[in-house]
Amino acid sequence: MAHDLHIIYNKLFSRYGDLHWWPASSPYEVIVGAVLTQNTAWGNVEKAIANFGDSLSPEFIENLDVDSLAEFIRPSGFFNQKAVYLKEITRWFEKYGYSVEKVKRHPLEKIRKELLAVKGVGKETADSILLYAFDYPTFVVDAYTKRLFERLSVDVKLDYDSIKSYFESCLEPNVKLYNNLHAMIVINAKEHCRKKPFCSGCPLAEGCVQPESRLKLIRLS
DNA sequence: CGCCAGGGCCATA
DNA sequence: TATGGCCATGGC
Repeated sequence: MAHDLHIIYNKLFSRYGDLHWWPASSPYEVIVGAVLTQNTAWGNVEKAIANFGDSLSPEFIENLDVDSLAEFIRPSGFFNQKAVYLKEITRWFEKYGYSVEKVKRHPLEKIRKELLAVKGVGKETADSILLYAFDYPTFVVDAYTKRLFERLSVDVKLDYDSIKSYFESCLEPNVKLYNNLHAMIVINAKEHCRKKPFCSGCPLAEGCVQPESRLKLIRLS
């Protein structure tokens, strides 16, 4: 295979270093952001979250009707669906008294199954919440990760579970490690591995099979 | 202007 | 199980 995950990590780390990242100021805000960013630019999520001012809390959202909630989150797009989703995930959190510590008393797989049973929470959203809100060592696979692996020609099937398993079989189950690697992938995908690739200065350019050169390879075969 | 963004649900076959 | 339509705003 063209790239080994440890090599990818080292190249990214040399460039980006320790990011310890998710743009939110509380675990509940992570949960909200994870839902609002579904197929949505982060800038729009920020606008939506800013609409709450200082009053973003599970209690506040519980006490809003869905239509009012939808107005708060309008800038994030898909606001009618997402309003329902936020009510649902908040209802789930309520079972634990909105307590991060109470959630963390339970094993990863139990909480993951519960999250996946919530309407509006798929694998990526569940894993984002697990890793970034509750510090469970579970790897988050997003569109950036898939695109990066496709371009790097990593020898893995590009479905969610295959990529996730690949990461978790190569790396120690360490929260900071998963957090930082995912963060570096996101940054790199925004700066270089965009939909329209900007490969100049990309730390992963060496050995990367770019779309342009891939087309040439297909033509030759 | 059109394209795109850190998905997920649901109906259909 | 796998594909396609649908949801919607704001930046570029």
